[in-house]
Amino acid sequence: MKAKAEFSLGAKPSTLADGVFDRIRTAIIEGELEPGSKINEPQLSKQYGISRGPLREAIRRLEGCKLVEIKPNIGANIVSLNISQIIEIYEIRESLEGLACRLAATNAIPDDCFRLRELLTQHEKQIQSENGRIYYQREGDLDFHFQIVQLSGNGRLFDILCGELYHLQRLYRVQTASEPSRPIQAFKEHHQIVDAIETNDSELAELLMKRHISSAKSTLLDQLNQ
Amino acid sequence: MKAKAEFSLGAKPSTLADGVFDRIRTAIIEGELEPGSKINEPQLSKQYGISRGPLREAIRRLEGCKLVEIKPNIGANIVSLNISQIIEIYEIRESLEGLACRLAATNAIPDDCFRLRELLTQHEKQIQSENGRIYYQREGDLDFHFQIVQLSGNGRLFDILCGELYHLQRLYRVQTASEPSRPIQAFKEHHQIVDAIETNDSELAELLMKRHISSAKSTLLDQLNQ
DNA sequence: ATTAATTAAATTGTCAACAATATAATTGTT
DNA sequence: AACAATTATATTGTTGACAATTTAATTAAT
Repeated sequence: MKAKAEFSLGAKPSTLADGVFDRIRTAIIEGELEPGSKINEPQLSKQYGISRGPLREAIRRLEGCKLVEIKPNIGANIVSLNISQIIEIYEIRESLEGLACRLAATNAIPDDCFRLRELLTQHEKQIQSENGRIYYQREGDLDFHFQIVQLSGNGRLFDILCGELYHLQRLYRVQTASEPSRPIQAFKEHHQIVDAIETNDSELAELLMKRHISSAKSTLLDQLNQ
Repeated sequence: MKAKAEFSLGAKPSTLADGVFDRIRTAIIEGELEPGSKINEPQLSKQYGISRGPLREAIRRLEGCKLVEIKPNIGANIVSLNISQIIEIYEIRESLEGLACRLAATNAIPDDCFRLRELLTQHEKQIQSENGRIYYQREGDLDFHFQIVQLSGNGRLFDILCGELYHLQRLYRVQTASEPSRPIQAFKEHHQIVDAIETNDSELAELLMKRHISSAKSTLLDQLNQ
């Protein structure tokens, strides 16, 4: 269980638009709102117990985040990605996470590396114990990448990767119900990457991360072509 | 027959929210709305001749694009970047445009290269004739990068670079009234890059583009430190 | 029965009024 | 004069009503 401090102790409820933005956003990311499906304003406003004003503001904000597409006088649809768009994202991730990993290798202090090792130990247990439920391993994979990007120290890089691209890829996975198929191999690669970070070998770290993501992309392509 | 009509220049955004979104967005990008300044809803709604409803939707969409920041019950402010955030963007650009350039080198057909050469010829004239007005050269620089990214064929890469990062950097330039200072050198580097693309040398193209952007970053840092 | 035209219903777009909150101005006290 | 408290003003947040448009349901015509 991860501690997400969304509502701090002061507990000031922000605006209705902000609240419903969060709810719809997670609903999209979790797959609760199906990709491609239409957003019905009267229905949603009733469901969330608010009027259409703040709801529409939330939808507009989602449009800005490219999570929904609005056609004038027609309505908003949850964004839906095809396979070539997923490949595009993999290409970008390969490049950007290579950068993130290089920066992480230069920035990381021993304590950071310790936490990374801890995370990997957790993953190892998951792989061994619940062998069937690979899904969580995949979540773990994202957690790992998440941490690396955080260590990069580049805030905008974090926004692009963790705030956008990861979610979109996750969306596609929900969309197609595809499951990742190489947890053990991925786990080994994660370890290699942490090794490189630990020795501050930024070039190697970048190379390994790029190769790691490239492999994931190839695996996806193989699954589709077969 | 109606397919062309929607995309050609007329293209009236049919909702008020969409129209005012475009207007505010360009106002921000052009520096007409000063970074850090506050958005006054009554004033803007009067200025654009619309009610606050669609105006607020436009502002929310801008929030999603990260061009404004909204604080509950306080209001929206035009985003303002500090120098370290600009550096972050340069880091990302170096990585992503390296990728774009590599893809462009693999995709480009002779006609594409011809257009790139044409663009460079235009720039050369600008540099020679209006030597004082370097600003346009800088715009030209963005034009060049713009075309490269388009040649990459990666739509999302285009969105991130040309739809977000370029604008933000331009915003900072407006913000500080700083002018680029190495048009001739940049021009030479552009030529080298086109050479590499023309011969489909993707590795070299990537390397040169990364170095090109890294140089621009260094120049900016030098300007600031001295 | 299929298709086109027409009508009805539902949905989106816009507005103006009101409530909640924050900012400015005023007053009062030391 | 400086500061705090109070009042007044302005701005933001929210709502419900109405207009414009699209989608559906119904009718008419071949």
